[in-house]
Amino acid sequence: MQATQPAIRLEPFKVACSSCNLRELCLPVGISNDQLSRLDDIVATRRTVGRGEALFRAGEAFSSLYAVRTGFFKTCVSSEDGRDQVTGFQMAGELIGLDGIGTDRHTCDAVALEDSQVCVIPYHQLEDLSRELSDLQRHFHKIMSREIVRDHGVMLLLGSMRAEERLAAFLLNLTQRLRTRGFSSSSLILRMTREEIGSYLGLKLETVSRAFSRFQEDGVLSVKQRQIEVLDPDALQKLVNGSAC
Amino acid sequence: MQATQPAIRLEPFKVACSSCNLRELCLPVGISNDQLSRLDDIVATRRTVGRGEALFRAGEAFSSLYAVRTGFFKTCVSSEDGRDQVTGFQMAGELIGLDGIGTDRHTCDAVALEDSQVCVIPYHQLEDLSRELSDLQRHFHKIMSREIVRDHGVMLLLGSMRAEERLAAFLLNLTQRLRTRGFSSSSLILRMTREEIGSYLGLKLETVSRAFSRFQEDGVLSVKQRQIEVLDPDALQKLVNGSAC
DNA sequence: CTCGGGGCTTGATCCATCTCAAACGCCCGC
DNA sequence: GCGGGCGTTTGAGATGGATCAAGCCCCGAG
Repeated sequence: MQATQPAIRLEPFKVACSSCNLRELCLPVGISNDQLSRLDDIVATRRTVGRGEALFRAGEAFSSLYAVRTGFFKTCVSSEDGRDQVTGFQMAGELIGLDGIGTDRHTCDAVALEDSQVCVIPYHQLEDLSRELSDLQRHFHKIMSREIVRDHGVMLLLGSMRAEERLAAFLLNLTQRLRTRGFSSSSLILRMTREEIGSYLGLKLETVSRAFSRFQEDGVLSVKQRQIEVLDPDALQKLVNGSAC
Repeated sequence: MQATQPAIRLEPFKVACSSCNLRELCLPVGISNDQLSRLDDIVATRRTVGRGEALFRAGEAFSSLYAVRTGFFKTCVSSEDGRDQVTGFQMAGELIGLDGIGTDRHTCDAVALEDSQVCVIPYHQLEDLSRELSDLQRHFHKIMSREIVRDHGVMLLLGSMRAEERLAAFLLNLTQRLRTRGFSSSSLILRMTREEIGSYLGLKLETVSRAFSRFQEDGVLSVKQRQIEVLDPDALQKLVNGSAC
């Protein structure tokens, strides 16, 4: 069970939330400039995680949260018998590691899908600081709450949607998050394999592949391996809204 | 879309976390006695919710969390097109309403499955107090984190288990929570319909019913409508662990 | 440039679960 | 005590997605 954990690369250069171009997405949202410098003090290091490497693994002691600075991650849980389930994909500005707070151990693996960099946020310092800065406290609670709401959305998807509806919902969610980050919402490059998408959506990779092919036949998408063009976003939206029933 | 909301019954009698027999399960876990009295001050009211009534509905303004004192609830989300998904069942000592923090509106319905009573915890007061009491802060964060972890477990179930495995996992989870509350872990009365179980597990009610029948044939359960006896908990555990594959 | 392998696509078949349908039983109100 | 209705059980048949299998594509290593 010994995970092959590559040497951890820490970068103790000064990084600053106050100058980060993700500050409107990340933990600092809604926090005034003078408070921001207090947050800067505790977010002192970055860590680089190469493609395929784990940021952390289930069972490891929990000490920090991580904010994705660049790159792309997946998180996945596995049961004793080896079933595993991708629980989410995280991109720039999103927070990873909230699962560890409850038991002081991580309960899932976080793996980089491309070379990535995260800001390390020592959790106990964040706790201390958020007792002083009510804006920070409030925003942190909102982040956790939204994670719960997001998870409920995934449950709805897994519990009641059909394969193509799931894929449509997944693609709309991705493009929407990319748009928030200033990227095109019609052209995207998938960072994950068909198998990882399938695991997230509760489908087998062949089913995911067939759904992509179907969308392409129907003129909804153009699919070239991992390069996706969304030609008809409304069609995706209609699928999700179930108007195809 | 006007939900038929019965008159809200508030009971401004003094209730006290410090004397509540759920205090080892609920929000006060790990909080010293003098701190507990501060919590008592903000948890000033209870609310009674009759069977079938909603504690809150998606879209309503969020102002308080609720701790179940007696009774049993379900929470469910629904998509625009009327699909809906039970996201959880809550029993005594469990907290409802965390979903509302993120957007200041509830995102799901919480409905009592039997006549129930909850403690009302005004959220902003809880925020204020948890800036003063680090034990309270810490425990509140743990509760939210555990909710996230629980949701991940449900995703694993929905994404990768078969019908009988899902039902086995569900029953084990229920009996385990009942045991924590001092009830028998082998004899239980389901508070929810087959359809609600099915919605939670991503199955149709007929499939749930068949799985119950199968468990009965196999001598794993005795099923008389909603009265369940667990005859062979190990068999359930083996199913969940996938040894039947 | 060539080779090798992981990732992807596509086809054929199978099977778990859904769907549709009928009947039963328990509870509650009259 | 009786009737009605919701919740449940059970059966038969339909089907969406899984499984098994083959071949292709693309990219990186040598």
